[in-house]
Amino acid sequence: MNRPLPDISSLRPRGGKRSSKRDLILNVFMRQEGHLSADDLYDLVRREDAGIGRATVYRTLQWMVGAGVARKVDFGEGRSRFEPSFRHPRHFHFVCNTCHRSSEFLSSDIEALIDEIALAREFAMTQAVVQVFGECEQCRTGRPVPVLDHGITERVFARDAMRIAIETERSGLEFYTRAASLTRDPQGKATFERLAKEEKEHLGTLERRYAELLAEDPDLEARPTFLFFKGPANGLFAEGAAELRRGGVTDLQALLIGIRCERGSHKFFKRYGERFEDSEGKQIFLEFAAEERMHLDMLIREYREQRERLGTKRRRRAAAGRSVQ
Amino acid sequence: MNRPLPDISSLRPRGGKRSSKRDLILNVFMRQEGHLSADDLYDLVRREDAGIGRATVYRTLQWMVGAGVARKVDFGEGRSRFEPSFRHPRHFHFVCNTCHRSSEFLSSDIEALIDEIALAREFAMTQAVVQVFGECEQCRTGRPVPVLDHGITERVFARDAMRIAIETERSGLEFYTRAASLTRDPQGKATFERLAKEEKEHLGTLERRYAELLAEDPDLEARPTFLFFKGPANGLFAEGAAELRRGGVTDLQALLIGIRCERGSHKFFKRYGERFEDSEGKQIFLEFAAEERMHLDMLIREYREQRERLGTKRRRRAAAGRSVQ
DNA sequence: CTAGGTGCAAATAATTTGCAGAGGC
DNA sequence: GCCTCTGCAAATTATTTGCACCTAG
Repeated sequence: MNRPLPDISSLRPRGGKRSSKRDLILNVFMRQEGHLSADDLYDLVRREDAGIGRATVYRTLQWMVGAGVARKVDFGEGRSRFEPSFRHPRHFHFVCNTCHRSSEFLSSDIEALIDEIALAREFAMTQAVVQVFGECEQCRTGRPVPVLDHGITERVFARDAMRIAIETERSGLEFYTRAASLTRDPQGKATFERLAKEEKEHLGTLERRYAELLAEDPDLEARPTFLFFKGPANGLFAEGAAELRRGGVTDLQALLIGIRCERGSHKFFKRYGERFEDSEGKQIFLEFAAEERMHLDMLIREYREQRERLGTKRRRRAAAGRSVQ
Repeated sequence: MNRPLPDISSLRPRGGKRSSKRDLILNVFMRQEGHLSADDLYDLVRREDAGIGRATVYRTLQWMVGAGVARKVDFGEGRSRFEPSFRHPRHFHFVCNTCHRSSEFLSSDIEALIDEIALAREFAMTQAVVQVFGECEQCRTGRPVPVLDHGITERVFARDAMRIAIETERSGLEFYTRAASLTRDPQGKATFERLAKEEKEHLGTLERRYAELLAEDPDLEARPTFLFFKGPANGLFAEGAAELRRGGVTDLQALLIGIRCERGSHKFFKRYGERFEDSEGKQIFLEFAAEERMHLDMLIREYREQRERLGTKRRRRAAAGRSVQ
């Protein structure tokens, strides 16, 4: 797994000078996976160049945090830890009070709420930290908990991305199938049928890819969830499908529901797709976002045309009514 | 404002001895409003008893954290701060990188999500920390921002509690009025009408109290939100009312929707009511929870009776059908 | 009487700073 | 040549510990 590093030269803060020492420290730091303390980093750096002082490491770390390359995290151990900030721009931590190990998770829903609240308070957020303290499964029960450490986070992230994508496709498929069967307008019906067909195809591709991913790591399916997102289950298409199921929806309304759903899912996938470094998960998200974007555009076009047609009909009818009176 | 202190003797951890020094430190600590550093507390304590050593303050602080009386919070200043944990069991912070001041908020929605995720990960959470770093309105724009510091948090909390209660009552009123007009079964109709009447009365009381609260502090209405909760706007009755508005709902379904709504709002109000120390806000929440509980019971009773009646009817009809054949 | 609490001073641990010298621009 | 970085050692800061003594149960 040869991870591409970000362009270091572009990450230099104002007035910083090039320096081989700094570059070395930055380089060693970037190659690490976990949360390093200043001293951990010092030890690692000294292994490659014994002539570097502790103060330089501290100073470089400060500089990296200022430049936005590193993030300072505090697990209440009495010292700070640092992690590269480009990998997962906003992730959260479980911190075990007993074994002091930490485990990461992402929650799109929590992020969205924090954004909303910060906006309401007119606070210019640069970073959000969520730490859940307590006792981990392992410490509480004894032993056998499938790990979710830094080495495999990426794969688990891809798995979760894929699960979310699949669940969303399923909802979408159900939604468009039902919408097609309920729509009387022939052009609208054709649009929904086309979308249903696309969802079905994409669903097949995703399921194949999901199976491939599982084949790479037999324990993958059992590993704990990393990315939490309630969209597929509670919102997006599921909600739209429920609305259709209740019935009493016009063709135009069905289109609007579809637009709302596609917009929601496009937004979600784009957000995560853009935020992550190159990885299987990122790619899945980006592909997905593009597809949803296409659907969205199609629905909007269709909606405009339908409204236009209906408007014409209504105007004609109104004109006819006036002429009769 | 003479705040009642919690029962200190009940907060003693296993094996702890009574000691006048400890009691003094605990007492001084409990009287404070903000986030104290160990040294701040040391200074305050020495003002009342100059013969207390720094180490004792540190040790007592540790003991208090262990006993759950105090909570350690870290704003990344290189030292820990402590706050009484009984006041707001789980609150979150905005931390300004420029002026280093912090401002609190509560979000029932974020709490619920964290609970859910911790459950999914089988993590025994004891505490959750949410910190939003960035730049505050004051530092960014210049000056005039209505404060929300520790002195008035309580009043703002009461205001927000009241706003949420009022919004929920409004939704409830709308829901029950519509449900009554749609329900054909006379007993069911009477139940909904009775509930609508109660919501209306309670709404009046709440609005009067809200006006009284505003009269105490002319700036109160303009102060930033402290307690964020999307329930009243997005969920609870609003959703039920929308469901009714879409129509096609049977009497029995209307009762079920009502039960779901009351259960949701009862849960929310109980949760906050129980969590807070004595205050206007707590009282509002508890009253509200009790009222919702009553409504909930009434709806459940009504639901059981209706189902019974329908079942009887259906059985009778079925029996009639069989006898004809 | 004894386990645990307390003050003082010294120890520890993480991080910062002063200063003389080295190196990039 | 100037300005910034760097290493070293010393300083600073928050917090903990050793130890002799004290006090509640």
